Amino acid sequence: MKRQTRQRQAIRDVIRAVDRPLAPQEVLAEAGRHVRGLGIATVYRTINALVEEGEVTRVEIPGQPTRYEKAGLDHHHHFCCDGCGKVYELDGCALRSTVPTPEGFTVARHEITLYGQCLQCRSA
Amino acid sequence: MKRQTRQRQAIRDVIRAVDRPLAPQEVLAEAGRHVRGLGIATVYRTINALVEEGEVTRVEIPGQPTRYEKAGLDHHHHFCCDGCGKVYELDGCALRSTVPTPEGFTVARHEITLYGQCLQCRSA
DNA sequence: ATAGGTGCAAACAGTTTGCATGTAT
DNA sequence: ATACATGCAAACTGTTTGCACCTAT
Repeated sequence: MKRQTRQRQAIRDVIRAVDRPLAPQEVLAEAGRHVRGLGIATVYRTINALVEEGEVTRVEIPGQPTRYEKAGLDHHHHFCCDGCGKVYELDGCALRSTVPTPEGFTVARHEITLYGQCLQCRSA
Repeated sequence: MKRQTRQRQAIRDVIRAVDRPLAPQEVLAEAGRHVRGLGIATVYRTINALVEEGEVTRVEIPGQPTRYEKAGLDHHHHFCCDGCGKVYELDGCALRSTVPTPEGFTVARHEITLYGQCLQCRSA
């Protein structure tokens, strides 16, 4: 990641601008509107570089393609709508302080994903 | 799932016998020792059928192939070792009763995955 | 006998990689 | 000028599917 290019600008900007985690395809669709002929490989390469640099974080939703969001947000988790598949940010962390783990296991991090119906899908 | 076959027996048995969620490849490896020439497609088809029937549940670990375990276990979650990649069962649920979700969202279920080092990997 | 299951290979989606071309520096 | 980035296509993994053959019922 030593050079500044139009494609990297665009990809960075898209992730910075949106307030929900995006899948690579979504990034391609959006950034591709600013850079003609943008390739999916470049999106992956750039996203991975941004993750390395700590500017972007990976959001893994079980059973879904990996998504990415800007780093530095407060610790939080995600809500995945069973209806439309959209992933929303949730504020805070609902994990109890006491987490029962087997003897001698070390917990480094955790993921919590809630599933259900978002407002729109619920009304529909 | 109307017929009883050797391959289905074997696949079912493997999942019933093991006390951790297995990836399809692991099921193939194990069940394949009892049924010569067992194919991965059959494993997938059978597993999916068992999930339909409610005899097996899907365990989705972010960033890992889907795993499967016997259904009917008490509500619990999983621990994924960053070292060896093994997935362990955790007893109980460390989610707080109060889970903050956006207005009007309905939560149907949740997944919690802890990551870290298991005992062996920690000592190594 | 025959509906249903199996194995194989092809097809797919998501992701990574090799390579020739293009470009920021 | 040149090292680094891009785009394309090929390769790879996990999963599904089409189809001819096989088998539990």
